[in-house]
Amino acid sequence: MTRKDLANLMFPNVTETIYDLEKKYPKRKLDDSQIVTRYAPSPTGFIHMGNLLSAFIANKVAKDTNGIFYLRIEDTDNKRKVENGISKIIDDLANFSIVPDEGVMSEDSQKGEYGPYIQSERQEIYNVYAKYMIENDLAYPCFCTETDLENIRSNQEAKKERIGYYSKYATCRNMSVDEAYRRIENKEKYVIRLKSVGDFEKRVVVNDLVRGKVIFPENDIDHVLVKSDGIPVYHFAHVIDDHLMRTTHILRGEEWLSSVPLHLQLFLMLGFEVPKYAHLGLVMKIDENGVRRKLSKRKDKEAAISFYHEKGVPIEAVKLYLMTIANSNFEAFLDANPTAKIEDFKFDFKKVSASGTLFDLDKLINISRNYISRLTALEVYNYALKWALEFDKEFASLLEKYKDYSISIFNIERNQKKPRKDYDTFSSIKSHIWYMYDEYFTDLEYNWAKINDKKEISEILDSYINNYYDIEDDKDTWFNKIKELASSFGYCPDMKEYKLNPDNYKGNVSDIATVIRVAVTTSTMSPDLYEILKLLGTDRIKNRFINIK
RNA sequence: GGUCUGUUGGUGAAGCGGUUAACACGGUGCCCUCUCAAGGCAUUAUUCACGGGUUCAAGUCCCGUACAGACUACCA
Repeated sequence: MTRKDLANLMFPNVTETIYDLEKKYPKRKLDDSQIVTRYAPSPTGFIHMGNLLSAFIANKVAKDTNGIFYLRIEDTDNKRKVENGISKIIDDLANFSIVPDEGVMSEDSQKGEYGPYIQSERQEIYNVYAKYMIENDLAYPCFCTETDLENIRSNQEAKKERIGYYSKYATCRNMSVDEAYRRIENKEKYVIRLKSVGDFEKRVVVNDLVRGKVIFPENDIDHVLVKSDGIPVYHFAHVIDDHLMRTTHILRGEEWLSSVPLHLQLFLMLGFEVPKYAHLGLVMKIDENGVRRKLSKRKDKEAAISFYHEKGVPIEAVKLYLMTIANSNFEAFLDANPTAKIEDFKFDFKKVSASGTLFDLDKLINISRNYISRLTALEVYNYALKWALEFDKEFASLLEKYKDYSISIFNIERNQKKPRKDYDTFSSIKSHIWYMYDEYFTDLEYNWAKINDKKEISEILDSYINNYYDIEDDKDTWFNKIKELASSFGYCPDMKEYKLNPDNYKGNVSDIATVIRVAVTTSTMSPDLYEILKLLGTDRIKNRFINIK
């Protein structure tokens, strides 16, 4: 029996060779500066912040260099599969305007010459390499059972030796071809393991784009390459896929860093060119106990991107935030070029933080607030309506019913060099402007301030609406009238004068203005009163005044 | 246990052998002001996890320690 016989027994249907595959998936006709990279999630149907960040960066890098960004689905583990998982991922990405150039485009369509891009459809390809490795003594079948493996492990623990299936502990490594052949013929279960050529005493250097040189012992573990069900493990699939898809840069989470020595060995054994690696820091958070840990999609609501959707954080703001955590110099760039877009900024691997980023919701919200403040009133209206249609139907119907009026509300103090920044998210808008709609102006609780005597309030309001208020007044006239009103009730019309001689007056203009403000909004805080009154109109003002008696 | 990685303020961070240790968010105070928001002005790390060493000079280089994280699966 030869290795070739063994290989044929294991893979009777494989007729292609690795050389055929090389020809079938030729090197891409791109120059060295063009980056080919990918996002390769499992179809769990759920993208969380950390994943989104790496997809975002990968896409950015490809776009920056006029390269290719593709989507590959890694479904070699059935436990991770979820109904419609693929479309959910694609939709989420599309929401952030990340559309792959190539790869999986929808639940049942793929695009590109380097596919298939779903691992479960690449079984024949993996078989070709597995067969090649068996034939060339680069891998071997291993018949160890779970208990065999446990024994090895406990044995190693007892002797305080390194854990793993390697050298003298790799019991199937030196099994004769004849025995292996016989046992496979006997239908014994087996996995295929790498016949590692590494030496733990020797070092390999990994050149990581974000961390620089990282030195590891060589890998000497005979890792499982193909599971007993014939499906490859991640490591094997990664090397084959990324080579055949001619990926130039592998961007992935830090959790993969320590398996690079294995991957390097695989690339070498298979005669593949080694791609460049960039291991991104994990997105972390401080939990309730003050412990810094990986942002978890199960425990942390802010990990789910749907959280931002529900909250009404503009997608553009999330992108800006992602860019600032991807490259910390992005903020400075934006400061220097206020009108610049993310597309104008060039991503730099060297500027990626190697330590895990602590996810900062406050900062994201702040970015969102600033972003919303820069929109036009119409844009705010459209976004707010879109959000409300999904999450607050009642509010949505008011927005639709009073479209122009609503836009005018959003316009208050917006067209000025430094626009008002009331709204941090679209979901927060209603709490700022509810009182502008009569439909909501019921069951009121007035928050009177300094002047809280019913009789005085009533007199002030009567006098104002009967003797002073005119909707046609310009702002100066309007305010002068408030001052006159204040004087007539013994309140100082001028703030400076009041501060000099507070004892000469019952109070000042602001106290009077506050009465009017509370009467129409119930609150002591509001945007520009002049604008509010003007938008409400005389009749509504009157009604609200009467309401108070 | 082993192998890696990381550690600069409340937070994100700049810094790459000589700087007053940037900048942004947040906090605090004051000013402006009809309120709020915004804005303006201040202020918020005598010190870069700790201990040694190299150097005329160290967050910055080296070594130890501590802490945190990742990996150590027939999961990715």
